[in-house]
Amino acid sequence: MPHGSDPDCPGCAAPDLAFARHDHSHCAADVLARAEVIAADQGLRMTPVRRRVLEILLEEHKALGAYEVLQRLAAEGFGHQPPVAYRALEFLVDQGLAHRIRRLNAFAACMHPGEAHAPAFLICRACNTVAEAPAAPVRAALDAAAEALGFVIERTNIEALGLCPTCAEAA
Amino acid sequence: MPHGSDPDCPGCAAPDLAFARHDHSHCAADVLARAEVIAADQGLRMTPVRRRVLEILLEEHKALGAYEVLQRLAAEGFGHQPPVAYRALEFLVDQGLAHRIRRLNAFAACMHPGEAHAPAFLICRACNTVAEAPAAPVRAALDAAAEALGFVIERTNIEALGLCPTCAEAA
DNA sequence: CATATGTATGTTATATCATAACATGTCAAG
DNA sequence: CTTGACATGTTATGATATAACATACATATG
Repeated sequence: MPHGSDPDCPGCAAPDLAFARHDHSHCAADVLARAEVIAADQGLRMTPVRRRVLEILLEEHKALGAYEVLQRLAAEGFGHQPPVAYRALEFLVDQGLAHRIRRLNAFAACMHPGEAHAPAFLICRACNTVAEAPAAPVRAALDAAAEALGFVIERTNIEALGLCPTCAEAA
Repeated sequence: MPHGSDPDCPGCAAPDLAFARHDHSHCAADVLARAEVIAADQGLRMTPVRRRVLEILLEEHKALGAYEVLQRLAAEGFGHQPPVAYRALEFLVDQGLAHRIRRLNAFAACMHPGEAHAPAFLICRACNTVAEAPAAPVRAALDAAAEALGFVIERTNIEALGLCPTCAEAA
């Protein structure tokens, strides 16, 4: 099932255009290729479950809950229990190949793995699409605010809820 | 139980000093007073459960899970079921009197209710203290990034995980 | 005062998300 | 070909959250 499959969602008609800013079919292959490299560099293994989970996230091109991922895995002969999905997802997140979207209790493939980045997620409340926005200035501002308090930032979650261009237009 | 009660937490020794940047006992009363006004302005009621939940969050001066809040409520004769806590918390969040910290599945009292603000939360992974950092520049940067994509932001969650000054020093 | 209306509280039950603990399997290095 | 680290899988349970419904309470209006 490709992304953009929700008929009720105006944004799904063309989720890659203005909003996601990239050609999905190209970058999916690209991300998978980089994933192999990144894993190898770390002396870690890009195993079948892990690769498949990343593929699933890339195919859907939206945030998926751990149990949605698990369902797909189970249907394909992998394990049926939650830890199977959670472990693969945790691996991907640790390697910077996927992101956890806490607002949705969900996960999405990273669209720029390997590049140092502190992404901000723009979550459309109408069609649930998630875009990864370049957030270097956001992160810089956050670092400045933290430094003023003497706080040392290790990881960030920057998430915004609102309307994507297509859904905003429809409303 | 006042805040700063975790003996294992160096940050708890003086959580109000450099990190939280405010005198807690003063601001707690202040926040409660403002809460009454804000609720009245909206034609809504600051009922016993709601007030008590806000007080609890202020007393602890840290992020509390819904079930922790519920436990205290139950012990004081309020309802014993999750919706009791969730509803009061939702009310407070909607009124800008509390914030939801998604990274922790928890809630914390807002330290600057009524003021327009898009706070960033600095969460110490060692002592679990949460500080509300002024994040106007962060929010501005985020708005700019969203605007470039045509995305309309309605709400934000900006959370950073790291070490507070006291815990960083201890490490 | 009666009562209609919206708001609030409480309950039961269930849904959803996540992890601990342990057994088995796989792979690459020595 | 064994050892040690990593990976997958299981069972079981824990933690977080909401749906649906019944009751009460406030206040405004006839």
